[in-house]
Amino acid sequence: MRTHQCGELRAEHIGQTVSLCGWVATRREHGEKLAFVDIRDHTGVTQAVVDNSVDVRAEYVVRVTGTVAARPGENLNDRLPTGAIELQDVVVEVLNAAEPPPFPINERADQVAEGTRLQYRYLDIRRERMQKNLRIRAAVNSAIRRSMEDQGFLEIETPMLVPSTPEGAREFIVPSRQQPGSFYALPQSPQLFKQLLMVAGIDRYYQIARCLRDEDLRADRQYEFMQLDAELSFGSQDDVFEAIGSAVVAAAEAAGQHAGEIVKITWHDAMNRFGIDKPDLRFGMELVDLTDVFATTGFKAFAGAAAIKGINATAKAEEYGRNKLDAMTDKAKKMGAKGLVWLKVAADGTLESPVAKFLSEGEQAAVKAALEAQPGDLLLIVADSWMTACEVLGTLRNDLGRPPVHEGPYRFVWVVDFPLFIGVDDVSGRPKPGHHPFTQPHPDDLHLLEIEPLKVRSQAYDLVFNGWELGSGSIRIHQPELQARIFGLLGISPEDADRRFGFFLNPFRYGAPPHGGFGLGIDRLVAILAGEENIREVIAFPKTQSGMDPMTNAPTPVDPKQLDDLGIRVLPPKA
RNA sequence: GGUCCCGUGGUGAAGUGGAGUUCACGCCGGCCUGUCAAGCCGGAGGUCGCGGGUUCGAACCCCGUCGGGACCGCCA
Repeated sequence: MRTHQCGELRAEHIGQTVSLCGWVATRREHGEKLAFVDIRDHTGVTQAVVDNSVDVRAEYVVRVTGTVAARPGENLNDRLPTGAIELQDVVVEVLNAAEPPPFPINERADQVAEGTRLQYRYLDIRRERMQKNLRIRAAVNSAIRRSMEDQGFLEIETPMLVPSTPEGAREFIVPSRQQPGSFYALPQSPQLFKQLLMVAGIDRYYQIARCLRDEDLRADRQYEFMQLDAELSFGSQDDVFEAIGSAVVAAAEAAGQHAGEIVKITWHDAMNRFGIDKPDLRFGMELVDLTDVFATTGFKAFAGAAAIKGINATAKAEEYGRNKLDAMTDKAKKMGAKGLVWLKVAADGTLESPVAKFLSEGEQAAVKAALEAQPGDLLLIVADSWMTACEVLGTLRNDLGRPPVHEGPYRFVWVVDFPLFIGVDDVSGRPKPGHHPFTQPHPDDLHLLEIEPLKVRSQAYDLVFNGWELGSGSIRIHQPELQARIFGLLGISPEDADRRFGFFLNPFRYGAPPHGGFGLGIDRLVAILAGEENIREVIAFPKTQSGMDPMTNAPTPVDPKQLDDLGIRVLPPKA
C-alpha cells in the first residue's frame, strides 16, 4: 500500500512518486483550492498539499499518493525532519474515517489526566512519546537477549501456574477446575524453577519473565512486571555481576544512553555514607560521623548516643524556614529518631539553632569543620542507634537533594555484603532473613552463625540505578547441611522445612551444583533510560494504583456459572 | 490499613458563600492560495464525580462515598 514511511522522505526523493499511509495529524485550510494535511505514522509526519475539497479530518486513516517536491521559497520547516519537502499533485484515499479523539494525539496530551490516557490507551500509544518508549523497551529487551546469549545463557520458559508458597509477597491465586478447592499461584518470580534448572545441569539460564505480586502499586511497582531472570552454576558473585552488568550496559546503549561505570559498595558503607541500601550516587550530601566530635558533650540529647551523624544541606538554610524544619523533625521522629537537631550557618559563620547554646565553642567549630559548613548551609544532626541515625539522615538526604530518577549522568552501583539477617523477630526472638532463607552466608562469617548471627554477612547483592533498586540476587545455599543450619537458626524444624520447601529442597540431595543468580526489573530500567519517572509510561497497558484497567474495566465480576464450575462462592461485601 | 493532594463542557485551567460565570485548545459552520499548535468570523457543547448536611443562597463550607495520583505500611 505504501512506498515509504511518513518520517522518511528527504530532498533526495524529490521528483519521485510515492505513497504514504497513516493518520491525519493536522489540517490547515487556506481557501477553496488549498489545504495542508500532515500525515503521521510512527516514524514522523509528512506534509501533503491537497485541494481543500478533500474531506479528511483529524485521525482519519488515509493513503496519499503524490510527487515529492521541494517546498517553495521561504517555506522550509527546520523543525521537521521532512521539512524540506512536501507531497504535491496528491490523491487522497480515505481508508477509514475517525471520530474526533478525546485528546490531541501529540505532546499536548502529556497534560491530560493519566486515567483518561489509560482509558484510551490505543490513542495514547499513537503519540510520539509512547511510540518512543515502547520502541526503547523493545530495543532493551532485544539487547538483553543478545547479551545473555552471547554469554552462553540459555533461554528457558518456566510455568505461570505454580504452587502457592505463602512466604514473601502476596500471591495471585488461580482456582483449579479439575480439583475444586485447590489453587495455583501466579509466580512472584521463577526462583524455584531456575534453581532446579541448575540442579538439572542447564549451567546458565535466563528468561525475560513476567512476575506477579498482589501488593499495592506505586510509581515503580505494578502487579505484573518483567524481570531479566538469570542463574548460573559454578560461579561467584563476580560472575553474576559480569553477566548482568554486561546486559545492562548493552541495554543502555540500545536505548541510546551510556551506562557509565558500575561501581561496587558494601551494604555497610552504603548505610554509613548514604543512610540507605539503595544509595543515589548522583549527589553528595554524604552522612558524616560526628560521634567523636561530641564524645564529651554536655548536651543531653547527644551525650551517650551510640552514633551521632550529620549532613550538610548546602545553601538550604534560607529555603528551610521553621515550618519546614518542624515537619522534617516530625518525620525524623516518625522514623524512630528521638529528635532532629538543625543548625543554620549565618553570614558571619555563627550557628543559629535552638540548641546552639548547649554546644561548646569547640564543639561548634568541630561540627562546622567536619561538615565543611559555609554561610547559608543547613546542618542536620541525629543522635541515636547507628541504624536509626543512618536511616533518618538517609531519608532527609533524599528529600533534600535527590534529582528526578531519570536525570543523568547515570550512576549504577552494586550493593554487596548485605547482612544475612535483619533484626530479630519480636515474637519468636529468632533472627529474620534479609533476603530469603536460601541465601549463602559469607564464607568468612560462617563461624558467627550461632554466636552473633546479626553480624553475619550474606552473599546477597542488589543493583541500584539512580537510587532505584533494579533488582537483587544471591549465591544460593546448595549444601543440605548448611541449609539445615540456617533453618535451625530461623526456628524451622526439619518437618516444617520439608512441608514448606520439600519439593524445592529434596532435589538438592541429588547433586546440586554451587549456583547463584539475579532478577532485574526491566520496567524500572526502561523507565529511567526512556527519561520517565513512572513505569506506567513504559508499559503498554498498565493498571492504576487501585489495580484497575480503565480501558478494559478489569477486574470485573464473573458469571455465576464460572464460579460454580470452580466450586467457588463469593461472600457478600463486608459491612 | 494509613497520611497528603486532586476531581468544573471533549481536553486543560481559572472561579473558594451570591445567576453554570471565564480563558485556551478541540468540535461544527462560514471566510481564506503557503501554512506547519495557520489566521479571521460565527455557533454548539455542563448532573461543577456522586450522596447527604449547613445556609435565605453551595462548584465553593462540613460529613460520607467513588475515581485518580504521591508516599508510608506492604513488596522474604
